[in-house]
Amino acid sequence: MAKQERAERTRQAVLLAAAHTFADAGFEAASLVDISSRAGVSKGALYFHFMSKHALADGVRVAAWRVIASALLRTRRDDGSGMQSLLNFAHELAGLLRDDIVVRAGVQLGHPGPGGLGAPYSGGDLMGVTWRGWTVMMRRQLDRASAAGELRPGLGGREAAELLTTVAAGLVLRSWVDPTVLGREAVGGVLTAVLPALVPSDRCADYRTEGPYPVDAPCPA
Amino acid sequence: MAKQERAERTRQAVLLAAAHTFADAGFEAASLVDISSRAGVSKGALYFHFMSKHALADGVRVAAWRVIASALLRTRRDDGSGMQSLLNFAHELAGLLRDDIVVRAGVQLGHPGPGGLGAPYSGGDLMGVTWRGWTVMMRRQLDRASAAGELRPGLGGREAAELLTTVAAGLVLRSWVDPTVLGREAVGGVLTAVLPALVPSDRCADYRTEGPYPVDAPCPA
Amino acid sequence: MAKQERAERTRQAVLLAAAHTFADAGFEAASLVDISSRAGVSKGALYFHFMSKHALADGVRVAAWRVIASALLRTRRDDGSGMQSLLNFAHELAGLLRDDIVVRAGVQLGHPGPGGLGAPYSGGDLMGVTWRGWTVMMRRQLDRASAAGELRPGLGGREAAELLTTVAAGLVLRSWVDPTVLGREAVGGVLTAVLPALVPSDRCADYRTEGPYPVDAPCPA
Amino acid sequence: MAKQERAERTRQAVLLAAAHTFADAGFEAASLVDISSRAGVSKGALYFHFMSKHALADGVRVAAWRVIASALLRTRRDDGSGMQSLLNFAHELAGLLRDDIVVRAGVQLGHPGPGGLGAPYSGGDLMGVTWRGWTVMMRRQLDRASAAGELRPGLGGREAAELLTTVAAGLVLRSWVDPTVLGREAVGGVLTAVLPALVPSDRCADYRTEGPYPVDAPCPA
DNA sequence: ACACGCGGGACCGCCCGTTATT
DNA sequence: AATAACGGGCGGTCCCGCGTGT
Repeated sequence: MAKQERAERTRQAVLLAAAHTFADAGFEAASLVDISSRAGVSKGALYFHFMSKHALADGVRVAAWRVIASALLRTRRDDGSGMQSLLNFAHELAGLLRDDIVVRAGVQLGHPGPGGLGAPYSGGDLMGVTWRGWTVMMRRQLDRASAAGELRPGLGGREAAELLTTVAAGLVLRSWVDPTVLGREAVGGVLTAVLPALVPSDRCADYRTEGPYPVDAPCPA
Repeated sequence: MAKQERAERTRQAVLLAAAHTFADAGFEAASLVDISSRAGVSKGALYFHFMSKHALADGVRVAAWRVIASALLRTRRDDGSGMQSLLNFAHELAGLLRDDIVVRAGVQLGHPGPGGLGAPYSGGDLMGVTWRGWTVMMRRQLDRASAAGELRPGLGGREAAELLTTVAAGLVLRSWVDPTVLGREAVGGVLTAVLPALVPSDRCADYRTEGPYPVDAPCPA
Repeated sequence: MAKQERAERTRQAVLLAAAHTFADAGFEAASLVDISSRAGVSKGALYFHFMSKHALADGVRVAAWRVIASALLRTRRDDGSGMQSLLNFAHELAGLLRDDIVVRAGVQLGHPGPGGLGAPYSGGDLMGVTWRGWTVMMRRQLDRASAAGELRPGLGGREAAELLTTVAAGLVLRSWVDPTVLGREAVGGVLTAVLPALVPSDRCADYRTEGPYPVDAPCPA
Repeated sequence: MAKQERAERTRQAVLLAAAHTFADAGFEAASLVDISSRAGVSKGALYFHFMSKHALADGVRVAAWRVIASALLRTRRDDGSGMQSLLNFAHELAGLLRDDIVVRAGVQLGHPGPGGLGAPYSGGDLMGVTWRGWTVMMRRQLDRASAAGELRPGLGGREAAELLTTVAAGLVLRSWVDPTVLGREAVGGVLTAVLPALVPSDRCADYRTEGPYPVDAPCPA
């Protein structure tokens, strides 16, 4: 039992170190010796927990999705305005992407081409780290807002979800160059700017876009 | 002279092959033997034209920037509405990103972390392939629109430029997973959706967001 | 007691799995995880029974030798013609090499260079799995035949033993490429061909070279 | 040109070092750094000439076959007795296997299972380093001897070829443990012992089995 | 000037044989 | 006897540049 505790601790350390390295250097450029040395374990330990580099990246993605999903569940339990919940969720996501290295790395690994891997290595629900998954998540909230008549006339739930996903993806991509774009004020600014595209222009003042958190959430890792 | 012509042809072939490989595999995963064999030249020839892999990537970025800059100049010569010019330019950029492999690779290489390199290798004006550069480009047009009173009240040129840059970046990032988001209709849809955030709600109908081109520009490569 | 029974069963399973893997892949290429997984035990269990990979190979060799020795004893109890007993023993050995994976692996491991280890790991009587040992075994029978005047004039026991050992080794080596050379008919053919070199040419008909067994012995593994 | 000379020299050095290492340790246990360091070149040079360890082994096999084939051609030009040519060829082969490390390694690599690879990596005529190939080679000479009525009555060319191949294989396998069995006297002894199985017993004295070479051929490598 | 053959090192990911701890 | 962790070293191959033609 005590052994299994240690094993779990080692696994988490490896996952965290991998997230750091992947986020810094991308999947290809990251080396396993960097990860293992940063985690303070041997390469053999790494191989014990993750049989390959791809499996390790997948582990990071799964961990990221777990964090995102819990935030999503919290938002879903919110019984207020659908649109306001969405704005709050956006801030929460931004905070996660800013402060939680696992989430940042997981999202970065979630797409192919530049530094990511694309398909998950082992079958797992990784919806939360793909843009398609983000669209679905957004859509669910937007449909609630649409049913409540919150959406701007002429804007469907689908179009709104696409727009918000695009904005979110844009912030993520820009954050790789300039991390400040995920700051609370910057995110609030973008939300404020895009809000008139989502709700009727005379209702903009009803929503708070500057984020619900008086202070930034500390990094859990 | 004849020699120099051949050299230039070789250089272009290398550049094109490099763009293909970088776009497909990312900077790190791309190998010089892939590039040189795809270009039909030896590795020695490659090294003659570009002193290192980084210099080669930089060459791709410079070439991409040249293409983007020429499109930008064309837009600037447009003497109509600033906002409409911007919408047209957005479509033109999307077409380039969709069809011109050099532009696609250049943009992909333009940011660090996932598949890119970040800083340019040789000091060169690569503004066009950084998000900061995109913001500046957008800003210039938006200031003209703002002076003409086209912008939605309460929206400054800076905020609008940030929003549009974010949307553009979002489309780029999403296109790495799903290239169709850069299609003319998809881009038009996003522009239509975001337009009410940029101009007064009663003026939306004055602008054409579906793109000015009846046919897509052919890929020059 | 029950524990020791289980331990012995595990040991045998490991030995059998090791023989399979060594015979398939050779000593170097065989991996302990293959062996342990094929035996259905953990790597730790493997190290409980055998201190190292070499010790495991040695265990296979000892087991092989035990099987060969029992066949040899059976032959020695034979009170008929020494030469005929030798021919019968040859067939018995061929059957073992063909059907008993432990014997096959043990012989394969018994020489250095290609896939074997050479010297035994722990000092043990492994005579039966070295060619020198085979020569001694053959010699013992041949001396009996020589004393009975069975041998061809001009052929000493030593030369005959060398020749038979060489033929046996040749069959073993060829069997690694083509297992059919150890079939009963093939072995019989070789024995028939070589017999005139061993006994006077007018006595060849007195011996049976096609093997005494109407049916092949089943593989114990 | 000068460069290509150097390249060929490097290639030969690599091949020779590979033969040494493969012969000493077997294919699996041999490491590329051993080979490259023994050849006095870098791993990069090794990779330039042979793209993989298998290709390197194949190179050794091809080189070995070239040496064997030239010896075979020399034998074939011999217009004397077919059986005597065969005996001479046997001695020549033994000398090659004893003194030419490339031949020794090539034969060792020529069969699967213990230390070899089995199938050739690149398509090439490697007949000479497989037992099947040896049988064919023997057969050709034996048919000539058979046509001349040299063979013992009741012995077909096929059976004789099988027997000789088996004896040859046996000497090879035994030589991995005890190299002296390929010495001229030892080979002569075995040939003397097996000769009555090949030719009529009253003709044995017509053949010379002790080998045609007064002195051993020096190692060409 | 332009191009290439050839060779040099330096990793990397994988995985292996082995050992503590329980 | 099983889990967990350790280093080491494997084969692969990559990026780079010297020397040599053309």
